Amino acid sequence: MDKLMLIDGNSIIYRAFFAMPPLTNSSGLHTNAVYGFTTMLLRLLEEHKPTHVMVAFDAGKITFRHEGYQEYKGGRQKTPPELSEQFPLLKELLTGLGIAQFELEGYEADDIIGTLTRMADEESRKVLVITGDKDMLQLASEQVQVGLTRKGVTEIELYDPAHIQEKYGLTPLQIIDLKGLMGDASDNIPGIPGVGEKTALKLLHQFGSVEDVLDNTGELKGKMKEKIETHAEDARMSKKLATIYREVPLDKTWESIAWSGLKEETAGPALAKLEFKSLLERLSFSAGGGSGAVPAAAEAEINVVIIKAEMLAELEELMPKVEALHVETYGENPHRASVIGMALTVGDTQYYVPFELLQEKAASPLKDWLGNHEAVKRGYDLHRVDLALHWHGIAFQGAAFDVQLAGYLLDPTDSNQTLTALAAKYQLPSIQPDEEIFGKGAKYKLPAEDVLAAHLARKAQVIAALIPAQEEELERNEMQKLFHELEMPLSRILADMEKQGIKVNTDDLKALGQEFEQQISKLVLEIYSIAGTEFNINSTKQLGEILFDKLGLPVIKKTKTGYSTDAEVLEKLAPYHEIVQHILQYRQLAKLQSTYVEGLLKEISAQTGKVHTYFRQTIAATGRLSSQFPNLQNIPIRLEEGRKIRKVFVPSEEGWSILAADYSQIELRVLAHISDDARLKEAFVHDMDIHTKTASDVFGVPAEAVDSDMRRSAKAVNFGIVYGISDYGLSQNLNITRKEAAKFIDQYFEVFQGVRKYMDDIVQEAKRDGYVTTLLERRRYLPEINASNFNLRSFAERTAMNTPIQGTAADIIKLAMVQMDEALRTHNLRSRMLLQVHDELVFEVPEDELETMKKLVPATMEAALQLSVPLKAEVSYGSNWYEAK
DNA sequence: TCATTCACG
DNA sequence: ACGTACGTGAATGAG
Repeated sequence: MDKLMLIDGNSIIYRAFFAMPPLTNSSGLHTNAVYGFTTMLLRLLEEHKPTHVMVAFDAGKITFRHEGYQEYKGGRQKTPPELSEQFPLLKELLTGLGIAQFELEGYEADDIIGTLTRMADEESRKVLVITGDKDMLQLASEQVQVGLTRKGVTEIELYDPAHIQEKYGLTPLQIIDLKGLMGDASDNIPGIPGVGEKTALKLLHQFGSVEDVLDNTGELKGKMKEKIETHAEDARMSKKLATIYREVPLDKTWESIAWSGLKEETAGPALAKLEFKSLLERLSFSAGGGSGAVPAAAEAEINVVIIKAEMLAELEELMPKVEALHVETYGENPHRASVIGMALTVGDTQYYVPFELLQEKAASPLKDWLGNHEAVKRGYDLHRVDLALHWHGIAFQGAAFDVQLAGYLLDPTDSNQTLTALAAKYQLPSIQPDEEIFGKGAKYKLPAEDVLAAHLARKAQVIAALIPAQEEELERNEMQKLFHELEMPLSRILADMEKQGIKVNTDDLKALGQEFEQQISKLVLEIYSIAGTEFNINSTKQLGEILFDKLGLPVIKKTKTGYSTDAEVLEKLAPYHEIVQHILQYRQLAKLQSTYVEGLLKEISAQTGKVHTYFRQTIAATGRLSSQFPNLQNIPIRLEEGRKIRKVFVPSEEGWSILAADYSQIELRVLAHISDDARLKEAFVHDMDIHTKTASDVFGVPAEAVDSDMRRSAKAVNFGIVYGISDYGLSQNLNITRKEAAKFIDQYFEVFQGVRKYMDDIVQEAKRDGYVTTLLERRRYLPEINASNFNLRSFAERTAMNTPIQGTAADIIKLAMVQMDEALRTHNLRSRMLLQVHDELVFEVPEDELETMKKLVPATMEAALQLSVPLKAEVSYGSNWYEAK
């Protein structure tokens, strides 16, 4: 059956432009948007194999929509010239790819697509519409699916009427009403002021359509009613503007958009002209064009040798030639993961070794190779591989290139760093998603051995092919040092720390749990008795009913599902009713009990009596680590009750100590360095109390005159500065008005002018380049920095301010870890690095090394990277983590 | 699976 | 006019 694909050209190229890093060809022409468009297009062609394809473009500045409303699309930022110049390139390329393009003076791409989908509906043809514009959901029907881009253009979410119903509770046509009510800033469609998506949805669920809302304003009250009545005309007009016109006079036939696959002789030269080498390679086209048609996509042929016991001896000679390996594991927690098997790629041949075979004694050539740190390994998520193999008694050393880690550095916000995604990103032969091979969750099941072998072999093959492409991109981004000299070495260090683990005193932890248990049950009884009924205190829904319906306490804040009952709200309610204080206490203890007592107990290894966390190196967008199974980066410290938990973390050997060292004010020191702000630098050069100093400068009083309240405010401002300040955020934090907060910020910037300049410059830089970097060239793309949506843009701006600071601090402690690992070796020390908590390192140290370590650790941390202000690290130690304070 | 809450830096 | 402070992970309830 025919499958039609209709693409909203303007919408997609715009998205691609902002989602892709700048890219120019040798003649300086920008090509990033065309590249993004093309990769997406090729993927769609491969996935959906359409028989007809068409790309629609807007034509003419004035459309029929302007006739009734002059301001339509007014106030919109002019298309950047870097993008405008790419339209002709895209059109030429589409011609080369054999794809039809429509545009018609006075109409937008939406209208052309709307018309074609109407025709398709009438003729019962299946259509897929591709766009970045949510309004197009109004076209969805039994025949018509709408694919909306997500996260730039890398993901597409398919919508049919059922999915729209599920997500918004609306029919496709009600999408028009939605926009009529809420408007659309990017098209300058007004809607009703003060009505956003939430309110609009509520109104539509209640009434059904814009007209029904306007006819029934009597059922509304207050400000809402007033606003809707005043702006009734705006709503009617907005709805009209948002309605896609589906009667464009098109004299085209379906034949004119038929697509018969890529032809090398036209597609090759078109791609070559734009210098899209990776695409050419992936399609195995030559730049000059060649013979015959090539299918749009193909799963590569694979040549796998399944290794049997009798072949093991022959492998010894093969091992040095291995270009890439893939070890498949199963299980979220790598310390408890099983190992399925291993694939090796050597030239055009792949080898598959079932794990049972690898465990045999006869497999020692293989195991020796795996454990030999001089034999380089290139693979995917080698950190996990190392851990999984370790717990099965197999040593893994010599990781030289990890494509997952490289993928993370090249785009740390891309949460999908699977090989399937990486292969697609680099236009390599596609890898079937693991889910399709193994099934997911409880349905996980190993496929037949030949299927498994082929899947793993394909992975190994793709890893080998990814490496040169990633290496090149790393070089282009000046991230080679970051990757090879920091992140790769760190990956091994983390694995060592995790294998080592940290000892937990189980008895003490259980005893602590009993104490908590007693207090909790007492509180529960009191709460029931005050409430006059038993209910589940953990249920926010039931708690809300008790507090607000039964006891009639004032509603401070709502969530989208009901009443908010978070700590902030409860603090405000405390004066009204004695139950609230009890609930706060209950919450605190219940958290400690479930997460830290019970949660930790579950994670203690029966084998070692320790907890072995898993530090993830490819998650945080800023370059920080994260910690799982258990998370040891959020063990309580702020409140004494919780802090007691730290007493159960003890040295693993008799007579040893826990030693902890943390950076003092590392983020503000980093800010002083990168902003080059004279006053901030001065504060650190003289090692002053930074919050007091800030208060004294901002309030213009001598340091002695700074009282605790002034210092507290200054501290909040300093936090705000690091997070990318906003008056709203600061006002929330300090419980003051937005105006007062704005005044604070103003005063701060008056004094710290270098900081102000940094904040302005970094946002400009992000807008220009589409990304920000840390001191070590770690990079984070901010596709939304030029968004027309205020919230998205503001968020991106704050991120632009925060990421270089938080990210550079992460760079520094990572450097310190690599240097510390080296120092422990060169000094022949038995002390072990156990944990990293963002600005803190935790060690276990034998008695006779305490004096050495007390100096060595802070000295190494302070010397990790030379800044224009000194770094400071403070060290402490004791018989457990609590005492090391 | 999503939303809410809360622990950390 | 808009309505959030930056970055994480775990436990719980509800659908």
